[in-house]
Amino acid sequence: MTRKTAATPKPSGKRIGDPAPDDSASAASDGKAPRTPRGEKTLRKILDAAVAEFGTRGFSDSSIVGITTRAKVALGTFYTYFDSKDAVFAALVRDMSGRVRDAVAPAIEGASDALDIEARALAAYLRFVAEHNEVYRIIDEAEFVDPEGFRTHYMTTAERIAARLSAGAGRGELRDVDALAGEVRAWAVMGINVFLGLRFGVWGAEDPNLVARHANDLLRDGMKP
Amino acid sequence: MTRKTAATPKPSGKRIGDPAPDDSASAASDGKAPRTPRGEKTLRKILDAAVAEFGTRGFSDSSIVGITTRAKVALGTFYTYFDSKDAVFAALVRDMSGRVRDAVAPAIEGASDALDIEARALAAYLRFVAEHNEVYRIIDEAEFVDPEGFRTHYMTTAERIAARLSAGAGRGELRDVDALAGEVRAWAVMGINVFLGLRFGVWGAEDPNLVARHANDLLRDGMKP
DNA sequence: ATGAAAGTTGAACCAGCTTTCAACTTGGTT
DNA sequence: AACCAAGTTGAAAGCTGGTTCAACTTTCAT
Repeated sequence: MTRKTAATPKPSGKRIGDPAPDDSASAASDGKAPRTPRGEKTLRKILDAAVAEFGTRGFSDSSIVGITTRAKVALGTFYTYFDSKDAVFAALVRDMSGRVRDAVAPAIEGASDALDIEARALAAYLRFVAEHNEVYRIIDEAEFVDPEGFRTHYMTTAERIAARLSAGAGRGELRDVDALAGEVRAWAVMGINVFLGLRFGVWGAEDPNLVARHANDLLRDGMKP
Repeated sequence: MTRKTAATPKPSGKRIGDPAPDDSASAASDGKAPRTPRGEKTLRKILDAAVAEFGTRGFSDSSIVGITTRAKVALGTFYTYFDSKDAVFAALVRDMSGRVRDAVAPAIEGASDALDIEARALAAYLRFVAEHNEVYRIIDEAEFVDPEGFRTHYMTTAERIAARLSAGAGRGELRDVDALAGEVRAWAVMGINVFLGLRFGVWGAEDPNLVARHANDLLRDGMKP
């Protein structure tokens, strides 16, 4: 949280090649984006090491030394790219959130209808969390370490689901409902996915397609006889 | 995790009134249960303070000093009843898990059928989390601080839901399904409840009964047109 | 070739924390 | 009124681990 004066962005004329290359793209803290290929490579090493460290040890048992040791760089190098332990974690949360999205997106292509989309999305999500345990833990722990990022992740995910469902309703494939019910639906679907991911992806392994089919039956017809 | 030798239970003859009154009932660590009304009162003060501390600051930002200050007892008193910071937290998780169960149980009495039971359970849960924000955070954070307790909480909760659903199926009020589908259903219902609790209980306030009704529509009829 | 910017290094500092402990107080029993 | 187990106290030990910094190395544009 302490920002030293030396880190001032230097608002004078542009220096290297590009006028404003880094900013939004880089995962580093403000004003700490790498400016050379070497720096970029180091940043990536630190990021990967951080995923491993936080993913296996959890936030509070993780240490900067642990991260830099894994990354095979010196302790101080960490602070070339990040302001604090919290800052890497926040960067990771943003990154992981994107990875989940990118893992699910391609899976829903070629689906026949709205319910098929949800079935494929869930199956893809289950496969993803089974493979990437760490991602799951990092996003979960964000609730306490980076509440902002946590909230953003679930809010945007819910909006994405809501958009899918309402598009399906527009095509007449789902019952149409009002705004609140739409949001309830989206959060319900998300809750189902996350908890089935915990139970059948992280804690135990069950055929993702089978689990997804059962969940989809519920989504399609409910539980009435 | 470090257990000092001085903490030996003193296996000599019983002292006060009862032969074995405490053990399972008390939230204190092994061999540290209070033996007098005075001690019981102090333990309760510490427990309440711990809920407040962990609930507002999260586990790692919480401190024993913070707890004992809130409880208005000296620092050392904490260790009269608990072995460590982790130990209080674990005790709290067990306690909270029970409180959630006890808040929901009475609400489902007098329900007309299986789906009505789920609607009432969800509404009660939403009211409870809206009221007891801290409880929610403590159980969630247990995933990292007390994985054992976390797992137990969700496993037993899922079993309780599964039992309700399968009883409903036995009465012919719900479609009957095989074991895996039954577990999927239970975890799906639990996921819905938890996420709607997060969205509409903790993050924003919406009429619990209305939210529960929308969720129940989904559970009853699915999303098909 | 050279100079300056970018990146790297790790010892040392230090704040904040948990946990211990020996002296002290309380209150019920005899 | 004296005893003693139970409970309370808070100073201080001891650690862990985040953060700083000044010296050093690498890179690269000119």
